[in-house]
Amino acid sequence: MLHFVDVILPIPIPKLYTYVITEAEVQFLKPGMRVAVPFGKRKIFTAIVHHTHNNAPLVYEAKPIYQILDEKPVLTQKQLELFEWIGNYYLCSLGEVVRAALPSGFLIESETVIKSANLEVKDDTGLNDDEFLIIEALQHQSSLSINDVINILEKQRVLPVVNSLIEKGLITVQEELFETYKPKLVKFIKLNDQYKSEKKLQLILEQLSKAPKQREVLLTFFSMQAKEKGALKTSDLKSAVEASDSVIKSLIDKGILVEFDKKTDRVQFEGEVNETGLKLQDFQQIALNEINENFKQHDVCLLHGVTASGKTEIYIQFINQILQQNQQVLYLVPEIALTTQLVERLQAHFGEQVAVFHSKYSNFERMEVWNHVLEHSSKAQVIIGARSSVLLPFKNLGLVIVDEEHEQSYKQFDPAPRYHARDSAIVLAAIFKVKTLLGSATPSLESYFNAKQNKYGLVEINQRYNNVLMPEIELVDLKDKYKRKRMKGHFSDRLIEEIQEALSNGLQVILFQNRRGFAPIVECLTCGHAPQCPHCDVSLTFHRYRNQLRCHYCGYNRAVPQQCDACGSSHLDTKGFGTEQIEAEAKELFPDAKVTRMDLDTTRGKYGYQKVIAAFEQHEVDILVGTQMVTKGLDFRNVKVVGIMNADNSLNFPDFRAHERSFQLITQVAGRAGRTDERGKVLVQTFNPHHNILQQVSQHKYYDMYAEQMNERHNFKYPPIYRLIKITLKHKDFNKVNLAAEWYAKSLRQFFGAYVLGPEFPPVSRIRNQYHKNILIKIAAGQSVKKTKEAVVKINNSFESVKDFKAVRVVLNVDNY
DNA sequence: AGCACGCCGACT
DNA sequence: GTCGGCGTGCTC
Repeated sequence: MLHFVDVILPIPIPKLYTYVITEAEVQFLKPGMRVAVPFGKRKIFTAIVHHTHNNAPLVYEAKPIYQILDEKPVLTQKQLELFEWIGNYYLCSLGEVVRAALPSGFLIESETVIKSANLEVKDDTGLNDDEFLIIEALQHQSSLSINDVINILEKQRVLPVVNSLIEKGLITVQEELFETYKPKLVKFIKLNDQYKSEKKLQLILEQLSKAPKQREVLLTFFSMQAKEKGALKTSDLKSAVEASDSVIKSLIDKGILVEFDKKTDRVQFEGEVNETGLKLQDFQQIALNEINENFKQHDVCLLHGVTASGKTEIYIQFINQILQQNQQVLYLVPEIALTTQLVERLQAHFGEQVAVFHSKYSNFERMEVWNHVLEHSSKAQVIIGARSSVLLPFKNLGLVIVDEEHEQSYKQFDPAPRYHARDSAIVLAAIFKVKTLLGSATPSLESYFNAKQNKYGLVEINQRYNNVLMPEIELVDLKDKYKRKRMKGHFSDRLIEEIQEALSNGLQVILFQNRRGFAPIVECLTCGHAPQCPHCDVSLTFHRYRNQLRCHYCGYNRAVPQQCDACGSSHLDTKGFGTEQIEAEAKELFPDAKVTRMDLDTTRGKYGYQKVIAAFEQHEVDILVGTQMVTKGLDFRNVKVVGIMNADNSLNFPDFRAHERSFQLITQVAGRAGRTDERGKVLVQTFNPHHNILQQVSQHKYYDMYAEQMNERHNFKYPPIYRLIKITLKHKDFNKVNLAAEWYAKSLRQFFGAYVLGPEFPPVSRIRNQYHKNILIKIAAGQSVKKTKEAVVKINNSFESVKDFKAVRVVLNVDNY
């Protein structure tokens, strides 16, 4: 009987591919193992085994697999189940989910290697320049990669040259697979086995009497080895002795000490476990009991606790319970909150059982965490991670915690899979038949709605840790302040007073401005022209620090013009303001204070955030100016004043969630103030102090906001009452997008009628030279989501088979909020 | 997603 | 006349 294997290729193709396998291979292969398979003319890809079977494909002849890459599956059955759910729910291929989940080191691809066909010196006639260069290079090097050839010929398109050389019989090509993962090796040192006995040791020490340094090193070695249970690192010995490396070297040369390599983890915990017993305050204990009570009836429980109510401690209690049952815990946080602050706090309790998974980790580091999770190793009992950590190979999951549940960064927008980590986590927990705990000070409307509908349990905490008062929120009317000339730059007199007082008491200040750069627009005072991005439909943002105009969509930048591009006038002015300008003004207003800025521009790099946050924590900085970043669950002890420079731009954002988001944003920023005994003060500068949302924020009335917003969602048919699918069409030709979008919308309307909105241009209608157009499908409460999606997929397929629209890219985004 | 094949404009 | 641009189609 013939055997076949269906595999998932990590590419956006919606189906599985079938390969022939042998009897032995069918015995060996298990779902979740990786195999290398030939795909296309010559490439070899890594694919994941989906299942094996005996149904020969009818319309093509299956190729054999190239090789098996694993002894044991690297993906679990339950994980594949989750991936399948994600693919179905978010309308993307399994391959796309696999690609997002697996650290790229697992997905090795073949590389084409070029070798000389035989060693005879060739007659150069009949070779063009490029061909000659390659042949010449092969006389010095035994093989070349395609990349080498690109470098030698100094051009991108090299395959025609290579092919012509193959035809002439001068070279051969083959595909080679390279395992990219290299374990990190650390040098360890030990005593040579032959000197293990007391007597021999005595002998060596006598011998070394003429080499006092070596003797000293050896004695240090013994005392260190006695303390360390395991092997001793060479580097540790080196730093312990005050001798040069050569002393250790000569001991090794004499054969007394032996050096050897050992695999180690790239990420290691080196701190101490120091907070074993944790005592919850009464109100926290009550909340914990309530959550446990809720879990008896519900699989998901929403913990709505005001800022600084000590939610983390409650989580820690739950983690403790689960660890005692020898199960894993997944602790999801928004990317941005993954700072040392939180990690250190968890490590203080759980030591090296805590593993962190993070997009800023290197590929190797992520592979190590992956393997630890898969092996249920003691180093991965508590996995704290951002969005993509829901895709890890959990073996024995006991609980999922989603902190800052409302955070929009849980939803992936750009490359598929466009999944929501919170919702996927709930499905993951269901697959393991365990509970999910959602936490937030400002729950998303959909989660709160689910709780109110009794779909989730709900536990609320209205009290802060140590009974600290909620910060006092004052609305400052900018219109009035401008009229009465009480403004200095973008600072009102009230804000200046409060900052001054805080600074003179040695307390810190956070200023929030949801826009980076210096000013969003440079405008000509004569003709009103503002420089635009040549690739996108937006004005360029002025960054004073580099004296540049930058596009925040595509990264395009140019020098600031001296004259207006349109009329040549040199009267240019800036309009609006960003973090950079606030930073500059703050420095001028408070010359004695140390001011620092925290935004995308200042936190590049792996430890970008960490540095800024550590400096602020250590009070090396008095005033921190920042964007969204400053809102994310950071716990600063010394902040007295929080200033929100302009609350209006988030309120007026053209999105149905703008009001909900503004409430969350302001509440979260405000929550950074006064987390210890001193009551915090928050100043919200706005042109609309009577706006309902601002009133609700200032009085800490979450429920009022919820009720009012839900009313609007009802009236305007938005989530969580209705569900949404957004379809975006992209093409570089404006007319083509229009035509395609009309076609698409028309087809959809035949199915869904008035539930189809658009097509409409988004606020920024051109990005990187691609015109965008959106169509929105609303799904009513009673309507089958599954059937709706099936219909969408069907229409999408027929759209893609229209020849004229082949080049139009379609993005399907389910729950695009 | 890659990568080959095939059809049109700007250059040796 | 070719080189190289990109649009189109296929990969078990």
